[in-house]
Amino acid sequence: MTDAAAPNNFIRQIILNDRAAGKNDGRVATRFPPEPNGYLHLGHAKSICLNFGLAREFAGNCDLRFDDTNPAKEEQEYVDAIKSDVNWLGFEWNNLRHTSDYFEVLYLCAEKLIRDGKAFVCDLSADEVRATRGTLTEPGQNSPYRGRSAEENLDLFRRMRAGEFDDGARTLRAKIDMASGNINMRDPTIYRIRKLTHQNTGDAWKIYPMYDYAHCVSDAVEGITHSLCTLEFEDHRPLYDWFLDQLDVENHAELIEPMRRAGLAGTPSRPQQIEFARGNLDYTVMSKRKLMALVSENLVDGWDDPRMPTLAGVRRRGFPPAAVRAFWERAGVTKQNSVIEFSVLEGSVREVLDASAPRRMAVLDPLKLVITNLDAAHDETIEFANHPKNAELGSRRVPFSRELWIERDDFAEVPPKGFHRLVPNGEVRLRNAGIVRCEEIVRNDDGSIAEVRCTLDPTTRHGMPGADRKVKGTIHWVSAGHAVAAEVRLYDRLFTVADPDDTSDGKTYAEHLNADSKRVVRAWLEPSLADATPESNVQFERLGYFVADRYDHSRATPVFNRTVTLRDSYAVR
RNA sequence: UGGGGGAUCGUCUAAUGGUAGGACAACGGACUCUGACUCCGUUUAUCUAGGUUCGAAUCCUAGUCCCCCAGCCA
Repeated sequence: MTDAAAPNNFIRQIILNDRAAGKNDGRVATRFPPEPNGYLHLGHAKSICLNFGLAREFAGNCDLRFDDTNPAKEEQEYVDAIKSDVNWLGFEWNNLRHTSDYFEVLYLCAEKLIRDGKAFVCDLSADEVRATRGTLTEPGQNSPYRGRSAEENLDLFRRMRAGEFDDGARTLRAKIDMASGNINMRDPTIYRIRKLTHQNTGDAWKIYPMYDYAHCVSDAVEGITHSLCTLEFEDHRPLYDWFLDQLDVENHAELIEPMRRAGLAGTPSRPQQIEFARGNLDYTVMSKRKLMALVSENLVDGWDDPRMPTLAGVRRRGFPPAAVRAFWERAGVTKQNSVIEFSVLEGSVREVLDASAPRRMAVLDPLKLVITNLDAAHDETIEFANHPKNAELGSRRVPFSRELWIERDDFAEVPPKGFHRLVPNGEVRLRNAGIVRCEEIVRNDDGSIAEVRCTLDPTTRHGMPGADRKVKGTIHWVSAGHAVAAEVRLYDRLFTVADPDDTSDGKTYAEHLNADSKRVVRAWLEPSLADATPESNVQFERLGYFVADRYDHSRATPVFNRTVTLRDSYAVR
């Protein structure tokens, strides 16, 4: 990867300080820990870039770990999609792990907590636990089961594991402080009974650990040094540290014995949790629930709809992975809640594509232009550079003939002020082909324009001395007789308002959907475009960046998606 | 009226007691066989009020506003 040097941020600074202090012997180990319960989106990409980027900068390792402690929500489909998306973004994990790989270790740790009098089996129902938890301003009450002996707790917990009790009948809880101002410390649940088939462990387990318990232990046994997560976990940090303090896995090799047997053992660490702000974008939604709803209610064409902020979506839209990485680098990493303008992302996309995308010509809204002083049989090819600045991208030949397609809005019978294109009796340059003058307008019966008839100034042909003559505008074209028909999908923002989550106007996010976010047109392409490989990016000159659709494009049925328009300083359009 | 965080151009971010800088956006202009790219220029910010200091975005005091937390979700 050729991304610029990593910019500074407070997490990087913490790592720099840790290394200077000799913490973890200077080692840096991070992890990206998604729950496989949905598709990855641009928000996840921030975390991916951060975790993998930091590991790379400090010659450390970054693992991909599926945080799969809740079999009710997790599926193999998501596991596969996540792996594919991380790779697409340009990163390779050190170890691929699942929290469920550590279930035996987690169980051993729980027995240790019980023996140490730090955890107890509670028979309260979920409702009763809620009722005794207290409120934000009032302390909770101790569970009546809090005083059970270690022996009784151990017996009950083993029977929980054995499947003797029904879902919800009992839980294992940490014994901390029901009066804590931090609600996470009020005897939180560590294990619950869930008799479900798990995507990775099948039916081996009847009990499953909770996030707060599993995550810190997983980090520690995996040897993670810096555990990065988002802001809402800030007040979980005391609990994260509490579990690690009680367990001290670094000095209790017996706890990770199951990993050794499974060939997964490394050197445990004492990880540090650091929280950063999520990255939000305007004109979109990023919550898993809402993305799920867009898909299930058929408001979009699936998880990989090019309008979706999912990585599968932006990939299909044609956003290069390097642009996504550059975007998050521009956005920075802080603890401030923020909403980044979509234009910043588009800026990154244009920057990458301007440098790399070959140029082509395509007409999306065709108007026939006939060159009357060219023979009907005229048939030649003109050489075009594929890129205005990068000769390494080579050139191609484009057929040119008497009848062309031009863009309907490149001709105006009554031109608005500042119009630089073709007008009656006016001149315009056909890209690389010479200057034409409009002599005549041919109309349909209803008065609409059927075609414009022009003469080509032969002294201005490409390669001729007169080719340097100045005219106000240059327009693109394709030869009507050679053009390839294509389906072109024009995408725009999915929502009409910057903050679709804002319901203060009484409308839900679904009511802010942009009805015009997808337009499909039949376009004419220069012939070389039929040979584009799926997912290749091109610039349709003067129109924007487009990508050959990952799934639907073929030589026989070309399909292109508009990734982003070109910047356009001609306001009157 | 509990606990935990955060406030810098329109947006995102930098400045670690010493010139408030950058990116995106916007607006001018130059260039141009893409109204693109590139280049030049312009506009716009330290939440408020006090205090410490030669000097404060940064330190202190008091406020204000915003976000998160009461799952057997993560």
